Amino acid sequence: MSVRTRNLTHTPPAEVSLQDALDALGDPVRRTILRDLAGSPDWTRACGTFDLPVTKGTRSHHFAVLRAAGLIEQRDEGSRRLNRLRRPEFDEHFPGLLDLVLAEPAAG
Amino acid sequence: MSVRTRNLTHTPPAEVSLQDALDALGDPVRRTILRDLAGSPDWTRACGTFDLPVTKGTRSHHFAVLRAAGLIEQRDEGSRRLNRLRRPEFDEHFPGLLDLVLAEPAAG
DNA sequence: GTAGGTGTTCGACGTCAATCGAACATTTCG
DNA sequence: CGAAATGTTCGATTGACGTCGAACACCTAC
Repeated sequence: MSVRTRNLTHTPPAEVSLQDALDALGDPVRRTILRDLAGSPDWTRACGTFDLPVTKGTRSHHFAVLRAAGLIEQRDEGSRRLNRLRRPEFDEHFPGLLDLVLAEPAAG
Repeated sequence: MSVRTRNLTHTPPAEVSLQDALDALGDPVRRTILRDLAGSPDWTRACGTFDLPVTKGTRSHHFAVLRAAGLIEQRDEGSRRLNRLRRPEFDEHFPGLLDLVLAEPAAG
């Protein structure tokens, strides 16, 4: 039974360490996803709609890391997987951290 | 002429990217140094006075990374090299980030 | 049913950073 | 002077992570 079938995708992590958060935010591709996501309404962006310099497989990996760090939430809609930035939830655990990422100039 | 002789150690970096900051804070040994340093008055802690699970060479490397990220400043005092946490300077560039690290439970 | 679009998983590869140990430089102290 | 203490630097090793490509699963059309 696949992860997708079991629908585990939707379960947010119970606890996220600062180490996990910093690791997740340490990759520029992942920060690009977060900034892009912050500029769109919730549940309007599928994984494939992000302009990223990596292939499908790598892209999927990055979304998994963001999920595990509690930074995003995903929901299946037909054949696509829609995303939502878990901003208030993450801010509660690590106030100010996500703000720094979102304030970072794109492509930088 | 060695770096030490030229005294380049004291020069803080001109500009630090978020990438550099996250990289520097991404290592648990370096966060231990920062927390320990925050608990001591400025210029009272030599590099060797920190309880770290690494050898001399690695320790020196970590201090160099923290220096390059603008997180600490160093000054020679005899044969020892004293440290100071550049808290206000770093907070100005990345407000809230260092606070999260210093609030992190030790050894975690 | 067949085809196309979307996303995941897996193995393999390359690269980068942390680590160690040894050699070296500098200062201090006997 | 010689010896100990403090840090740095360098080469080599190792492990982790980002990446790709192919295979697979699922949904939605036609």
